[in-house]
Amino acid sequence: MDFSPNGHSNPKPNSIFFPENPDPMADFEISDYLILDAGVFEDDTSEKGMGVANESETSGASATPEHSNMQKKKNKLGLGHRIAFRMKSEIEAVDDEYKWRKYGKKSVKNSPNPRNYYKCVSGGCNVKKRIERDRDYKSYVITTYEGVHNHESPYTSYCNQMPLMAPNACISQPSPLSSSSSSWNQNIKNKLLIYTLILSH
DNA sequence: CGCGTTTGACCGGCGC
DNA sequence: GCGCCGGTCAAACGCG
Repeated sequence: MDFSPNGHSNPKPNSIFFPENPDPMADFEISDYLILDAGVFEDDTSEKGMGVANESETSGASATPEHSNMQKKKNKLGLGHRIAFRMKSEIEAVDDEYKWRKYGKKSVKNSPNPRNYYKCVSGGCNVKKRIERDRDYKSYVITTYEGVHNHESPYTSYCNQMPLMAPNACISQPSPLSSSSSSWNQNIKNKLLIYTLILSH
């Protein structure tokens, strides 16, 4: 990972690159998000429409040959979508209403912080997420989702049951399904759900 | 006892 | 071909 202020060259081609510094004064923020790979499910011959939308894009985050190879692999595995974002958080396992099972933990090179691997436990859903603490900004947590859920989260299905309320509007309401109800946690959860919706549409 | 986590082993890809 | 590295597996472990 290179989040350095002048890190316009991305030395680790397969790493995630967030173009801006986080604001150290913010209580929390999901400062950047990147859709690293999205929706490329064609066969291996199409390689152009690769490096996809990045809302906060100013530089970097380009598709590299490594990304292409990775994408091929992911396509074979049915994992076409990858989204990463960084948020300021004391805890690493932020509740996003999905149920995850931890299946691995690895220390990664050039980072003092371990990386945690999670799988969605819902049957047939092979979405994965990686969580690691930012090497340079230790109060920030980097979450990478890979794949698209083949089911709704308990929260969004709850929202969809409300006839007069659009899901996005529902998300701004406190979740009735979660016992942890601090506004801080709720705020993060809302952002995660919004990004999950962006990803799945 | 069941379920989720931990952790070392293992595997495949990639660069040299 | 070899070693490094990231990702995954699975047995052991711990907790409710």
